[in-house]
Amino acid sequence: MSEQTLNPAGYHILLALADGEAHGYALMSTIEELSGGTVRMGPGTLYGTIKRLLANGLIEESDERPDEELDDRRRRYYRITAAGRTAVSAESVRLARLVHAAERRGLLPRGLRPQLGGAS
Amino acid sequence: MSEQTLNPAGYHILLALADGEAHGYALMSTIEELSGGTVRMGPGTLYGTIKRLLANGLIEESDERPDEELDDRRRRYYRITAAGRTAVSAESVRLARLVHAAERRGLLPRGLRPQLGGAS
DNA sequence: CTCCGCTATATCGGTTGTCGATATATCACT
DNA sequence: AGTGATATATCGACAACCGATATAGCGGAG
Repeated sequence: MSEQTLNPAGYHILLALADGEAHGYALMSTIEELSGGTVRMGPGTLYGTIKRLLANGLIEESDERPDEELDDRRRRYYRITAAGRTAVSAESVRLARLVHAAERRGLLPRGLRPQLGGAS
Repeated sequence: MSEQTLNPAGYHILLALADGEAHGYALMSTIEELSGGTVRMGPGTLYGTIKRLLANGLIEESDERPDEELDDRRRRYYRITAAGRTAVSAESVRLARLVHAAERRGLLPRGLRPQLGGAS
């Protein structure tokens, strides 16, 4: 809806990558945890969105490998770019505005301001 | 991405209707204000989504008319249902979780907790 | 009282996004 | 050597979104 390059799927991926590098498959479970289990992203959405994010310069592939022996050469690691950080930040502000509007309308349960649920 | 019946467009509409009844055309500008001007929903998305929300029982058409003389008979007024309130509440919680995750990652500017911008 | 622009609802194709299924390797373990 | 989980990738089907367009009622200007 008049968003340029950041879809819901892309937002989840960037949010997960803002923590640090990760490979694609790991993002699926990370995103599921991020959302408390309510959001599940299948491989079709995942890899298609990764391709788009790469093309738009919001993420980039990383050459660094975790360790010689713990490595899995199938994996492809990705890191968020400066442009990606800008985009996910702007989208976060937009969502925060919506959540605030929801709060004003009494749509959020009480115990949601101090901590969000997950014992992070 | 594993959401059942609430798309971004539907969420915006339900959020706007949580305040009270409104007719379709008014929702376009309300949503634009809600988002600080960043989100613009065209008529195609608006009326298509309204139809879907009606079919899913998340909103319903209202018979009440604002006033005999201030009326515009073209308008169709809608109100949120109990099911709609449940749905928009659940989606708000999900978004709040994401925003919280973004906040922890330092993706939100500082002045975002006290007030959000709109002089409501 | 007629014309005109704005409001208001609605539908139509085209484009994009999302999904599950499937394919193909590689890995760890036995 | 075999098996199941991990990991990446692509495909076609389907849903969502969008701008353009159509139609009609509205209020004010001339």
